[in-house]
Amino acid sequence: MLSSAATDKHRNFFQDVHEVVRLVPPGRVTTYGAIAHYLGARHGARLVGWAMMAAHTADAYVPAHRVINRQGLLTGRQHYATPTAMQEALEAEGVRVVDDQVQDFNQLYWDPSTELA
DNA sequence: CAGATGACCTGCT
DNA sequence: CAGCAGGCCATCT
Repeated sequence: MLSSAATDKHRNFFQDVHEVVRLVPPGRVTTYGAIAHYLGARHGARLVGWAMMAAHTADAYVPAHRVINRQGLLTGRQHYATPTAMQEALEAEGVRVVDDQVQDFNQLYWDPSTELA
């Protein structure tokens, strides 16, 4: 892993995504498209999703459980240690999740482009 | 060295 | 109103 340790030269897209996710306050949730839009890539939502998977390779901890899809569904729950780890992580922060669907998602939605601006 | 894979979203037909 | 295709980065084998 990290065969090419020369990644320290500049912040890559993945590292940038990880940083934004780390800025997400507890009890709040954001979406891939929101981060992608904040970074300036409209069609880069896919890159954000891949970045989240690569989050486990990041040196710092990345609360990927706060990042969900545009529908408010826990799309990445399947990649967690357990299929319910993501849901429990959100519930631990006070976020109600029913059938992988975040309740009041519209209210808990945290947009970096709007909050951080 | 090159090919393939991977947690998505938006716009057009 | 609904379905299809396009677009992008990094890491691993």
